[in-house]
Amino acid sequence: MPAPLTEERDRLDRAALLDAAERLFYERGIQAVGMDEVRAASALSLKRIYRFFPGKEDLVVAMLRRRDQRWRDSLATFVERISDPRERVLAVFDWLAEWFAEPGFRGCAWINAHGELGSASAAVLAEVRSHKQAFHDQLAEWVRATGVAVVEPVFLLVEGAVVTAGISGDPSPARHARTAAAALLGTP
Amino acid sequence: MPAPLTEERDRLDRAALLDAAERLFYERGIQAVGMDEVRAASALSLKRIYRFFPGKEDLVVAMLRRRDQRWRDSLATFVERISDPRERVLAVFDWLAEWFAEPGFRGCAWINAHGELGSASAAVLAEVRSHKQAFHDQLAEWVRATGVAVVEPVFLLVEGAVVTAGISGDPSPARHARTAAAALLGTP
DNA sequence: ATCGATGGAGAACGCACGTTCTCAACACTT
DNA sequence: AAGTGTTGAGAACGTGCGTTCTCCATCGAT
Repeated sequence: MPAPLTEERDRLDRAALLDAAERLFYERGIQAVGMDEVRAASALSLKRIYRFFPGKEDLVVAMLRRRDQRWRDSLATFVERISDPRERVLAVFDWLAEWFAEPGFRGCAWINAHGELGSASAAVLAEVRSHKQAFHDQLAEWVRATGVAVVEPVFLLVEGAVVTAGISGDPSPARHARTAAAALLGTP
Repeated sequence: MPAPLTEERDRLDRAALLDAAERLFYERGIQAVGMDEVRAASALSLKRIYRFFPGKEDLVVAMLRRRDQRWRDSLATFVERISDPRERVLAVFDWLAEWFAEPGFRGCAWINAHGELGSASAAVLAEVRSHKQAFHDQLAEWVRATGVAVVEPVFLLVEGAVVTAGISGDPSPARHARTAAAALLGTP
């Protein structure tokens, strides 16, 4: 019964493939990275890659979906250690500050994918919208718990900070957005 | 002395070329549009196009630069009709609301270009940063005139609104950002 | 009217991409 | 141990890109 062995290998290869794709696509853009480069970075054969995903678009969507899980889990884990609702919302911006300062930070993978493929690939567009909606809803819960009706402004501050830090390469938008969010939430 | 005639024709052709490039690149993305399509839309010969710009990258940069002029002029003309400093800043968001509602609105051309070419083309990256800096400085003047130190938050609200409206296709971020900006500026 | 240069149209080129195919090596069955 | 199906590695294929080249029409000068 060797089936479990190949299943385990599939799992690992699939993860290696998505790791390689995510890193390359985020670093250099999706269209700028060829499937052959993904093959080299993942140490898989092209045939095996196309067995996992029938086309590049499917790989991109799967990569975005898995990144969405990781990204939102990481954020939630970080902010939900803080129990005070107001401080919890402000912690979102602390998490952003850490993210912006990471080497290789290049802005939001979904916004970048949207700029690149939003008009060419309906599947990618749907994935981008799905991520933004999911993040919005997650954030909305945290903001609503403060009792102050500022969900939309706080969301827009986050998006503005991510975009601005991504383009300028400067992490200070996280600080500015945090200060503004604190003002909108009012003095405690 | 026929020189003025060819100079005038150059001016017109160059404008037609940049018009066509701007429309196509904004609608469908830069990498998704080939030079042959730009040729067809501009009704120029490929040879003539390459006489104006030695490569596609130069055309993209020139297109972004001209769009920057038009975009910021349009915004400035709109908001500078309003003399009250506070209302002038809020008018920025009214201008955004009109822009977002335009048919074919697809977010910020510079953010999209950054997502597509920011890591591949230093010239495009520089042009994107230059535009964002220029807009930031323009906005900073208007905000400073209110006497309230909220330049950065207002800037981030604008960026967040543009990105969110571009992805979702919904113009309401302009309203939400306006409300938040009014709150940050304080009650008059 | 003829010559020569200029410029237009688009065919042609080289390259790189996404995808598919070939074929040899291997593992598992009888 | 021989056969058979499956897999891996990468060559091959078709397409479409950015760019250059070829040819021919046009037009001003002599």
